[in-house]
Amino acid sequence: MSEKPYHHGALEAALMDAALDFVQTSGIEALTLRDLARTLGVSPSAVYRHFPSRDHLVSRVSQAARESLADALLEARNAVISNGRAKRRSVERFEAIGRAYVVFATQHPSLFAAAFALCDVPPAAEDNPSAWSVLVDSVEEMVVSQAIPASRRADAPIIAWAGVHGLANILTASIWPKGYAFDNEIDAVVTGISRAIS
Amino acid sequence: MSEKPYHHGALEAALMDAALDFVQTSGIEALTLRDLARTLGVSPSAVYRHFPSRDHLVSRVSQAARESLADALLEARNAVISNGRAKRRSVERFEAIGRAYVVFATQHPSLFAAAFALCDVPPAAEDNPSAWSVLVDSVEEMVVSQAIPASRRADAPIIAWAGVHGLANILTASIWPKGYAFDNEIDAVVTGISRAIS
DNA sequence: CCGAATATGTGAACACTGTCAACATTTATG
DNA sequence: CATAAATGTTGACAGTGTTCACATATTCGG
Repeated sequence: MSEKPYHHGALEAALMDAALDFVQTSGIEALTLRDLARTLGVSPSAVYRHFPSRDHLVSRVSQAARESLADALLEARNAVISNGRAKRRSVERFEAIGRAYVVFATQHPSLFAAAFALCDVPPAAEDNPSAWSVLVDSVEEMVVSQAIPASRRADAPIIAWAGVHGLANILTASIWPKGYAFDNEIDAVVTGISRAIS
Repeated sequence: MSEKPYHHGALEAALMDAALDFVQTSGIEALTLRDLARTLGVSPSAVYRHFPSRDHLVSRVSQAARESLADALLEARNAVISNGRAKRRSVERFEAIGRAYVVFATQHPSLFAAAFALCDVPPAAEDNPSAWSVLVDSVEEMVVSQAIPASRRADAPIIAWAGVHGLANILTASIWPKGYAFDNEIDAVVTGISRAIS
């Protein structure tokens, strides 16, 4: 019943939650330690009991964003219901992952930007499950189902990642060229990738 | 012979030059008005006689970076010497542009990041010649030379841009997945794009 | 169960930043 | 030439990350 306990109890988790909330609405570069502390009713220096610096906090947020992205990809992959053969299903899963990548970026632009914001502090060692591994696994599934030739096993992941990552950046960074309206860039790029790796 | 003339004379140009220099070595987010003024031997508020705010300065730097990129693309395009027919030459030019995009990013990572750093201040209206128009023109050249079907006229530019832009970001943002060494990602992606739009 | 070690939070400071208002000086203009 | 405009300076303000000394709560060995 005490109004203000001296100790918060779970400041670290609360900081991460609040930081993620803030980033989603205002972007990661607008994230401020003092703002964070203010919204949690805590003094600014309290943050330093849980994070050595703002950059470390940002790095953790970035890592959480990458995990959200990877989760979204896995979810999209598993949502594919295909009655066809393994060959067809592997392609449908692959394209679902690609679409989900871009959709995640457009639906959570600030989070996506935060996920790949370069930070001086290196991310934690164990950064799985990563979006990259989801992609690589999907490519491998296509290879074994003979949807794509085995000779593309090495190239396909980077080709696919470059395509969806580039489109995601273009769509979210507000650098779309003037005068070029486009109906469904996502379809164009995803099917383009499929052709590129076939 | 006076040591310190009260008026600098060409502060705006000097500011742009110094800012571009600084960005190339330290990145655009480390750019500081006070640092800039210090290196030019000028008071911080002098900057405000030429730029309404730091964001406007950053926006101008970003624009200059985009122009540098576009110049590099045009140069690479024009450096292609092809004795073959127009068809073959158009493809070679297109791939040269794609390679130059990624090479520019890897050789000037900070400049590339600055070029597409999102800024609140919208860029100036006349933003030509842009990398995008170079790409679109190249695609059109391939269409008229019948190197690619006309039906791909609409899709090809965004497919190509997404591919090279994505690879450029991946290579420069230090987000390359651990354990995946790769010989020539650029070749893989550029030739992949060519297949995708054929 | 108690006292000490440890974990966690506070308050006041420091250097730094972008920005602005008032003032100074140089240049341009009628 | 006088006056207006352009350009630079000084000093301030609020806000930031960070640190240090201190306060309080929790945990743990005896």
